[in-house]
Amino acid sequence: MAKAMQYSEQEGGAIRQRNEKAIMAAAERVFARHGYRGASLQEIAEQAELPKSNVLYYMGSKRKLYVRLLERMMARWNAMLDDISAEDDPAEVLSAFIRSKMQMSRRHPEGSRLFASEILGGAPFLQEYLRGELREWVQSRAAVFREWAERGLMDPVDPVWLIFLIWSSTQHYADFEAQVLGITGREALGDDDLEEITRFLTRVVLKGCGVRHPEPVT
Amino acid sequence: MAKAMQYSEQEGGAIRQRNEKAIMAAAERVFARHGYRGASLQEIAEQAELPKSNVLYYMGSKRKLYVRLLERMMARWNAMLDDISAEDDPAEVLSAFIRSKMQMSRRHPEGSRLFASEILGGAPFLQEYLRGELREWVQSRAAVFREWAERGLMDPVDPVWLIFLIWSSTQHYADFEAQVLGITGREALGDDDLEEITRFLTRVVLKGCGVRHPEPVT
DNA sequence: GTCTATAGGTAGATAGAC
DNA sequence: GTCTATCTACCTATAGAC
Repeated sequence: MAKAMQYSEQEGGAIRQRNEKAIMAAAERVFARHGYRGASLQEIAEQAELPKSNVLYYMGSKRKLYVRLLERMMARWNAMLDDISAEDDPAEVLSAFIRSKMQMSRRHPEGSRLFASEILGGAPFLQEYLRGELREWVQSRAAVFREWAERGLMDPVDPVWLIFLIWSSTQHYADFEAQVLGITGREALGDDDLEEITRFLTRVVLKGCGVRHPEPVT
Repeated sequence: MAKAMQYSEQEGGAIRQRNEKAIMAAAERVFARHGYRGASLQEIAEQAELPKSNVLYYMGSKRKLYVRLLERMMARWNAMLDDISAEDDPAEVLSAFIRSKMQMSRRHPEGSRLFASEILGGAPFLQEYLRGELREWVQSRAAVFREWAERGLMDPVDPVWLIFLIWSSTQHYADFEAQVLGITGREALGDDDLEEITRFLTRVVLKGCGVRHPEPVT
C-alpha cells in the first residue's frame, strides 16, 4: 500500500484527502439520519459523488468508517471538555460549559446526531469510552461542583444530574432539530436564536443552582 | 377477512390480541434500537417468537407497523398532556409537567427512544403532527406561561425554550439511558433515582424561572 | 488509484399448502 | 389462522480490468 502511493504521492495525497473528506461528511449525514444499520454505502457514495467501491477502497469497511466518524466526534468533544477547565469561578465555568455545548450543537449537528443515534442504539461501539474516559471526566467535574457547594458558592445539587441537565438541554437543539423547527415554524435556527437560547439556559441553570451570573441578566 | 374470522372468533380474537401485543412490544424495541430502516422484520419476529410472515399477516407491512407504533406513542403523549390542564398555580403545573414527563421516560423508555429515533431521522412520518397538533399545544401552554410572567408569578423567560428544556432534560433518562448507566456505573436506574432526579429538575427549573415551589425543597 | 462486475447474503413482501 | 417456500431488490464486500 505504501508502495502504491509512492508514484503519485503529490496529487494522489491531495485526491485522497479531498475524497476522504467528502466521504466523511456524507457518511456523517447518512449515519446520523438512519443509524448504523439503516445507513447504506450506496447512499453515502451518492452524497459524496463517488462510486460506491471508492468508499470501501478509502475506508476499508462500513464498520471502520463508522468507528472513524465516532472517533472524530469524540476528539471534538474532548477538545471542548479541555477548553473549560478553569476551576475558580462557578458562574464563569458553568456559563462557558453551556456555551461550548451549544456551539457544538451549532457547528456539528450531524456529529451530534450521529452520537445520539449510537447512544440510542445502546452504545455498542462506545461502551468503553462511556465507562472509561467520559466517566472520569464527569467525576472530576462532579468533585469540583461539590467543593463549590461546600464553599457556599452554589446550592448542594447533585453534580452528575446537573451535568446531564446541561448536556441534554443543549444537545436538544441539534438532535431534535426537526421537532424544534416544526414547533417553532422556522426553517432554520439562526445565530441570534442560538444566542438567545444560550442566555436562557445559562440564566435558568445558574439561578436554579443558586450560582451568581457574571454578566447582567437580560 | 371478516368471514375468515367468524368461525374462530372466540379464541381467534384472543390469539390475535396476544400476538399483536407481542409484535408491538418487540417492534418497539427493535425500531427504537436500529431506526426504521435498520430494523428488520426478521428480528422483530424472533423477539416476538413468531414466524416472520405472521408479523406481516397481522401488521400488513413494515411501514404500517411503524406508523401504528408511532400513533400509540402519540396517544400516550396526548393523554399525558391533557393530564396537566390546571392553569392556576405555576409551581404546581410545572411540577406536574416535569413529573409526568419523567414517568413517561420511566414507563415507556422504548417508546421514547422510538420517537427520538424518528425525530433524529428528520421526522419523515411525524412532520404533520409536529407542525399541527403539537405546535398548537405548545403555543397554548406558551400563552399561559406568558400570562404568569405578566402577573409576576414567574420570570419573563421564553416559554417555548422552557418547554424544550423540560422535554429534553426529562427524556434524556430514556433516550440516553446507555450513557447515563455507563457514566454512573449503574446497571439500571431505580425508582428512587428517578424520584431524586425529578426533585432535582423541579427544583432547578422552578428556582431558575423564579417560580415558588409548592413543597419544601430538600 | 479508479471503477465495473459480481459474489453471497439478507431485506420486505407474497403465494399457496395446511 | 398459520407457516413454508420463494420472488425480487438491495445490501456489503471483493476480484480484477483499466
